[in-house]
Order: sequence, then structure tokens, then C-alpha cells
Amino acid sequence: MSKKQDIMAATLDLIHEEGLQSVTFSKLFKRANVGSGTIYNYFANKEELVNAVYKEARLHMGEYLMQGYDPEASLYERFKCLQLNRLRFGIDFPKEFLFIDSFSYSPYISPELRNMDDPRHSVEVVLSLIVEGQKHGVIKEMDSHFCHQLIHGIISSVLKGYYVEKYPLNEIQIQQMLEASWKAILV
Amino acid sequence: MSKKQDIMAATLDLIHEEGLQSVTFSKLFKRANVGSGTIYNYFANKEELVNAVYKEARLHMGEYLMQGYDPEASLYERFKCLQLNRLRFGIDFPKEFLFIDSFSYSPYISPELRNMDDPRHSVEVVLSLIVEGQKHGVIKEMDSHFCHQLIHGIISSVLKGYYVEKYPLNEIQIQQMLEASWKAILV
Amino acid sequence: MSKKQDIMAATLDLIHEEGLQSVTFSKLFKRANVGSGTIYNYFANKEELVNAVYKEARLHMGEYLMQGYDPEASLYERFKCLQLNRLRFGIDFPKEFLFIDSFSYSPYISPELRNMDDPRHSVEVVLSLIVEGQKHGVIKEMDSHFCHQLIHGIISSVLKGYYVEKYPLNEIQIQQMLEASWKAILV
Amino acid sequence: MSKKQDIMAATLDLIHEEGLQSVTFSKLFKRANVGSGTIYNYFANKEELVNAVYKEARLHMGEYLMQGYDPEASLYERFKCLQLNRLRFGIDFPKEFLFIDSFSYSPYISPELRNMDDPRHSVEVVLSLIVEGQKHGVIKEMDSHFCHQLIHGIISSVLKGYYVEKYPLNEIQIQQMLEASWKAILV
DNA sequence: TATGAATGAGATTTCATTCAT
DNA sequence: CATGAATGAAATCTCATTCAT
Repeated sequence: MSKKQDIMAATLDLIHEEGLQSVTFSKLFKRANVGSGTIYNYFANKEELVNAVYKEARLHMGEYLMQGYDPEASLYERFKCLQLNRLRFGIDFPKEFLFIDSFSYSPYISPELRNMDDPRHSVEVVLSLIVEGQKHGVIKEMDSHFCHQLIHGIISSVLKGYYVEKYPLNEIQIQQMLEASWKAILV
Repeated sequence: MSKKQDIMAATLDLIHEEGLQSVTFSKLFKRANVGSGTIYNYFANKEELVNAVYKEARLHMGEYLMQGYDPEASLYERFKCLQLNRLRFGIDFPKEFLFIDSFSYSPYISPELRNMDDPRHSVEVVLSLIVEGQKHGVIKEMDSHFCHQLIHGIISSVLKGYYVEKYPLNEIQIQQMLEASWKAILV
Repeated sequence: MSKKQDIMAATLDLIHEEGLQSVTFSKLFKRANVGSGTIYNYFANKEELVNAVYKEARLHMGEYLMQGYDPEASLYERFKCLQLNRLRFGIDFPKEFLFIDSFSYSPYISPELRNMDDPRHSVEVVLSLIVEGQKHGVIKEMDSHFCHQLIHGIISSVLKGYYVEKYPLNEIQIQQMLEASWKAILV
Repeated sequence: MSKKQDIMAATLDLIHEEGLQSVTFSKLFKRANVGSGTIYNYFANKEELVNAVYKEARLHMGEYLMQGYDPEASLYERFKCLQLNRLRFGIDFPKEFLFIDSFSYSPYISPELRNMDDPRHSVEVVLSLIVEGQKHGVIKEMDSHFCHQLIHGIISSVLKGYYVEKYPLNEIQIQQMLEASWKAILV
């Protein structure tokens, strides 16, 4: 792995373990096993580093969300695919997921980055799925971004409870989550 | 307003505007219009200050959630009251709401504080409401904490989209949110 | 003496002893006997500090140049007063003099500062003295700034040779310098 | 041009533009268009590089000063030749001239280098010219080094005023400088 | 209580130098 | 010879905290 990757991975680890406000460069260098000046070959400062980590995590998640997505499948099948992919991303990559969740609404992340779409256009896909469902009279009429927030909010919240071990997250809960988020937006 | 209140208000303002990691004491003193030593008459250090602000916000929210709560009302009326109170708290006190939301899972807040209940027992009330609904066959069987996360996640998420001006949040959206969260957990 | 004065005096000392490029903050703090953060209460950074020291030295020299200056005295008496004052300033305050001499034409000093006049208007006095002498047919016609440089250049150069102990600088040499600079600009 | 020459030229340029204390190796490499390790093939460290640049500039100036010098010419002709050569060197090679002027008394330059004479013995020539003039009763009796400083000081000072565009430096001013420096040391 | 100049530990950042290619 | 990524010692700078007033 390249030094740059080492640094970004160590950054994500430390933010997850101790929170951004206690990530110092010296902890970072030790963790990433690089010299103290090395970071400046890649990032002008801490803010740029954190933004780069955020961007990479978003790209990773965007990629993951589209796994196995079949544009020809039924509306519900596609909904289910997107919701499950998101949940599984949160289960498989808790550090990335929590980091994105915490910083998406933080002043640390620039608004352009917050509103970025990814190469697989996962954001657009969700939004157009919602609009399509509304056109077919299956999903309730409402602002598509609002609807987007509804179904994602459920996943985030369920994952956070799982992360602090309020409950397990196995097939039963996964089905409950899926059902809840689908029923929430049906007409 | 007392010096102590000035300091706590300035802390919340700055956390909201720039994020905890960029709140420095010198910014705080300028904003609160107090001398740099004054804070130490009230708080032993920065962590204590932030915890005090968190505690106050939690108490404020706990109080707010129980406004107009009638234990004799119908299940749905009580559900509606709690959900609307929470949403309205987020609308009326965005700084408090976001602060609680961001730091509830942060290492900066002591675990005892994170798990605190308030004098009005708002957390317990929600959980027992869920259990009661399940006993009556109205709410779907699932872990009550899981269910709690579902309905709160919707509110948090909807509010965050509103905060970044993705959409307005007037009576129409409020009703949509209410309906969505109720349908999400019905049998 | 105030901390600010301590810092500025230590800066001048160190620049004189080791040159600007080897003045580090840690040497500065030790020499000035202040804590490492103290400087930032007074100067935003090193450049501001050096500029402040330069400005103070210029003010000091401007003050010194006008000592005993009698506007009613004869042209030569006034010339002599100004030249002697400048030379004596160089003898009495070698650190200030050399610092001004070295940095006046260095990119480190902002052009506004280089061209500053002082409250006693010593620069203007010299220039108008030259113009007056030219009007009376005593001093050769030439650009007054050019003439200014001629007579100051002699002093600077003589002082620098003295500083490295090429020769002593007692009454004999002082009279020789005075005579040379006067003859240099006569018609 | 060789890499070595590129590096030395870039060093002189940067010192002229920003001052020695802000010449960093990374600026140097970019300017000289060489890799960061290349310099160590030619110079052991920064100090050696700067000393090499100083030495080359001194040799260049020493060579230049003796241009067209005719040992058989009259005393004034020889004086004039040396003074004009020095002035013209300053006009044609401002970076070299200023660099020599600034660093001749700086601790960065080793003392042996500061006191070097050049292969054309320009320093000795000036000093013996002064002594000869005094023997013939043309130049006023004074320490020859002192006299040397007088006439060089005029040139340096006039050049520095010209560099910061206080006045032009064409034939008129050149003659005025020549006359002034000659009259300054006549009996 | 309230203040704010002073502090210094520790954070960030720079930059001359090395070394594998 | 030439390169430039990597280094880490040393520099600059920040900021929570103290303390005399």
C-alpha cells in the first residue's frame, strides 16, 4: 500500500477511535508508520487530509451501493437492493459509514463535497427511483429529497444503535428495517 | 444573563458554527465577552464545559419532549405528541438538536451523561409506549430499542436535510414525517 | 522594561550577533527571558517583529539626528550637525545602525517602511538643506536624493570599516569624514 | 549551461528577490530546474553553496574592476577607471553587487572569503593608488583603508538609491559621482 | 468574582538532507 | 550524475491554563 493510502487509513482509524478533535499529527505518523514530513507531500494540511478521506469514503460507499443493482428489476427489488447495500456497507465498513454520517453535516466538510455525487451516480439513482415510484402511484407524493432522507435516516439510526450494541443486527432485524422503510413511504 | 450562561451560550454557538474541534477558548472569550480567566470560576476545564452544555441541552430537550403529554390520551395521540415535540424541538433549537445528535456518540461526552435520562423520563416514556403498542397488537413486534431508533432516525434525518436547506419544513412535511414514522412501525 | 521591549531588544541583539537567518524563536525566548507564547501577544509573526524593530530603530535614529539642530544656524553648521549626529549615532548604537543599513534595501522590509519619515522629519530636513545650499550656489546642482545618498554613503562606509576594526574612529577621522563629505558636494 | 551553473544562478536570483533567509532548497530546485538531490553532487550543504556563489561574484567583480586598467596612465585616469568600473559593475550586475555588499559583513560568509583578494589584485591596486596619490601630494593624508571606504561608500550608496528607483543613473549622474568621490579625497 | 498578560507543553509545519532507483 | 519520495530534527505557532491584580 502506498504511503498516501497508509496515511488516509490511519486517519480514518483514529477519527473512529478518538474523534476528529483528538487526532493529532503525531498520533497519525505513529499509526501510519511514516515520517512526520511525509504527509505534506500529499496534503497541504489537516483539513485537506480529512476532506480527502471523506471523499474517498463517499466514493467507496457510492460504489458499494450500486452492487448488483439491476435497472430492469421491479421497483421494490431495486429499492430493496439499494437499502440492503447501504445497510451492509454500514455493517461491513462501520468506520467509513460513521465518518460519513458524522461529517456530512459538519462545518468541517465543504458544501460541494457534501453534495457530491459519485461516478456510479448512486444519489441520482435513488432520487429517480423515488420519482418513478410516485409516478406509478406506489410511493406517496412528497419532495424526493425529503423521501430520500426518510429512508436513509432509518438505516443510519438503526446502524448507530447496533454500533453501541443496543441490539444485534441479523436477518430478523434486517427484514424489519427493510419493511419499516418501505412501509414508511408507501401511499 | 449571568456570565456562566453567556459562556455556555457562546460555546453552543461556536460549536454550531465551526465544529467542536475549532472552538478555542480565545474565540469563546471574545464571543461571550468575558475575560479569559472567568471560565475557570465555573468550569474546571474545556471538557467539563462541553459536558455541562450537553447536559443542559439534554435537559432542555427532555423537558420539551414532554410538553402537553397526556398519559390518558390514545396511543396514537401520545405517539404523535412525542414525535411532534421532538421535531419541533429540532426546528426551534437547531443548535441544541444538532449538538446532541453529533455528540451523543462521541468520546468527548462521558458515558454516564450519554445514557442519562431526564427528570421527566422522556426516554422511558417512549420505550414503554412502544411496548404498550406491541401488547395491543398495534405496533409490530421488535426490540423496543430498535423501534425507538427507527422512529427517531426519521426525525433526525428529516431535520438534517432541512438544516442544509434541501427542502422546507412546514405543516405538509410535518404531517408526512408523522405518517411515515407511524406507518413504519405498524403491524 | 516591558516584555515587548525585552523581545525587541533581544531581536536586535541576535540579528547583530548572528544575522537574521539564524535568529530562531527559541534563541529569542531564551535571550529575552520570556515564555515562548509571549511574543504572539505582541507580534503576529517573525516578519512583523523584525519590521517593528526596524521601525523603532528608524524612529530612534531620526530623533538622534535632530539633536541640537538649530534651524537658524549657518548652512555648514547645520550640515555638520546632521552629519556628526549620524556618525555619532552609528558609533553609539552600532546594532541599530547596522540593522538599518542592512535591511533598508532588503526584501524583508516593506517599501513603505523603507521610505518612512520620522516625527522629527529628519529626512525632509536633509533634503531641504541640500536644496537651500543649491539655491545659494554653495552645493552643486544635482538631484537632492542623489546628493543625500552621496553624503550618507560616506558615513555608512566609514562606520562599517570602523566596526571591523580597519582603523580607529577618533576626532581626526571624524574631521576627515566631515571634510570629505562636504567637499564632495560643493560646487 | 551546466547543472552547477544553473544552481548557482538560481541561488543568486532568489537571494536577490527574497533575501537569503527565505531561500529554501525547494524553491531553489524549482527555479534551477534540477532534482532535489542534484545539489549534493556539487555542494556539501547550503552554506558551501552560498559561499561558492559569493566567491564567484567576487572573482567576477575583481575581473571587471581591472577592465581597461592602464598602470601607465595618470593618477586621475586610473582612479576614474577603477571608480567607473565599479559603478558599471553595479549597474550591469545588480544581483552580484548587492549580494557582495550585503554579505561581506555577514557571519554567513567565512572570514577567509571576506578578505580574499582576486587574481587581478583589485583591492591592492586601489590601496596602492591611494598611497601613491598621497605621496604626490594630490590625495589628502589619511589611513588608506579609511580613504578606500570613503570612495567605495559613495558608489555603493549611489547604486542603492538607483536600485530602488530614487533617481536615474545616466551619464550626468555618473560624472557627478565621479567628481564627488574625487573631490572628497583631494587635499 | 473578573480580568488578561504570561506561560509552556504540545501541535503543526518547514526544510535540509538522505538514499534507493 | 540525476532524481524525488521519504525523513525527522528543528522551527513556528497555538491555545488551555495560571496567577497577580
